[in-house]
Amino acid sequence: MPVSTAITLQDTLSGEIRRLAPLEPDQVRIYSCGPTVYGPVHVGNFRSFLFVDLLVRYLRYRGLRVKWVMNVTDVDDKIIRGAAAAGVPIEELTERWTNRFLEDAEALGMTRPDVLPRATEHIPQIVALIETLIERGHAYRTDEGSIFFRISSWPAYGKLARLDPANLRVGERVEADEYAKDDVRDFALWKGAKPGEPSWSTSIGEGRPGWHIECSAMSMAHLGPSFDIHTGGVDLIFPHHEDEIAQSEAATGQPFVQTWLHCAHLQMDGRKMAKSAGNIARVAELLERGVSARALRYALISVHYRMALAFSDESLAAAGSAIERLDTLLAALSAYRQDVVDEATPGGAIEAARRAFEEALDDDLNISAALAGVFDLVRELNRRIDARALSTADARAALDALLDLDRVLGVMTPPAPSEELPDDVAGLLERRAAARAARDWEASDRLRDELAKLGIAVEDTRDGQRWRRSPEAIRA
RNA sequence: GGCGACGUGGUGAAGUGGCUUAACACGGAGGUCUGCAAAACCUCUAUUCAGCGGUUCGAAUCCGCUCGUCGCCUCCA
Repeated sequence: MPVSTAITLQDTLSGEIRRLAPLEPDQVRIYSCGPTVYGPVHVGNFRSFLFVDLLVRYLRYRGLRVKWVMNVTDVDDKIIRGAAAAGVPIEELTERWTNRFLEDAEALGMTRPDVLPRATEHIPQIVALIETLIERGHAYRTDEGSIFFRISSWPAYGKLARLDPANLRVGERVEADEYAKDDVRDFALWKGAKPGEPSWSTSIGEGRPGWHIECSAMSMAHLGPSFDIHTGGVDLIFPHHEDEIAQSEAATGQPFVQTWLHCAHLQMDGRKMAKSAGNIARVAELLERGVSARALRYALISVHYRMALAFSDESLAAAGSAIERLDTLLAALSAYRQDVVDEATPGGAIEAARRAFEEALDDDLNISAALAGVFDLVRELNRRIDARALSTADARAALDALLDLDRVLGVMTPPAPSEELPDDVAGLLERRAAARAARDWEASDRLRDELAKLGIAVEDTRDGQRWRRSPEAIRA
């Protein structure tokens, strides 16, 4: 029997908000539609990946085991065109952009998925799935060797997207004569080989997989015919996920996915961020401009996943300031020394924050409310630091608690131990402390400027001088 | 044309029937502390939740209509 967790999520298919009850106890299986590696992934794409990252981190924080699979689409029309245009082999193009994707993901603190399957490495599974669909009468072959899924054979088609198949506005931009189909709404499972295109010689003929089939084949290969959560951007609801459900359930006769999670679009200048619209921002370019990766991450995760999120220079700057507030507190807690008896009260504040944080995230990943809980604690701790109403041990416990919550958020910077400082910085800090002891303000200020140039911000407090790495510039 | 989501302060945004004359963050104004600076803290910054009607003892929260914005129906995270 599935064991129900405290975590609730809204399923796109049913529209219901339900408790997560993993099919296998203590093992949540998640599949996410990942990038098509024909070019750089933009930050809108990353929003949909980071919302899953947040989910995965939270499930693990809650003690659940998670298997997270994210596909990499490495064969499709755009890749073929892109490679041809660049005059390079397809593998070279996809390798380059897969690596770039992984670098960007790492910079953003995205948890590495447990499996990153590639379509080209799953041709046998794709072929087997298509064979089953043909056997069961859900797919048919055309004269030029392509194979299509017959939508009329699947009555539930359209349920996820809440679309009536009869009302689909088909054919507007479909190259109707590219592949002959019985019904224009039928979608390709397998595309017959064409000159100049990559193809595989298989039992179902010479050709390459269609787009939707790879996700069915790879999710089932790595997670089984039924699994817990499938994610993507709202733009994938139709046709991609609709088609996945049809072909998967038609082939296995089993329910494909327990819970569908879809992330709303990132908006820039009031419209969906999309390459075709030309309003995109890329991770590497933002970082080159001096945007902090953590600020970018914060900006992308700090709004509920089902709400459209406005992305702008202002949102990045606000995110940067919020993160600086967190880092400043961590540094202050780390430097804090006060010889008083441990108080029970900070423990209460910490526990209250943790409760608020968990209750919020349990509620369909209400990240805004969870962050409010964190910042309530931040204010309380700052108050106590000002009032010297913490013991050294209390400060240590508060620091640990914040870093523990950050296992989910991934936006804080743990204060670096002094021994990790380069010698020149450590020397400057020592000289400045000495100058201050001697009340030599001129030397003290000069040393502060020098440290600033090395990226170290120094502040003077009752605990002596306190340093932290300078906040990365939000804009160059 | 069909389907859906959303509309809360200067900005982002939580709250979906009474605890809220509305959390939290960013920004702004004033103050405290400080050699200076920075940080932090304190006070202020929406009698109001797109508009209009209705239901209710009571609504930002439920219902209806209107207006507006965005998305999907086509490659797309």
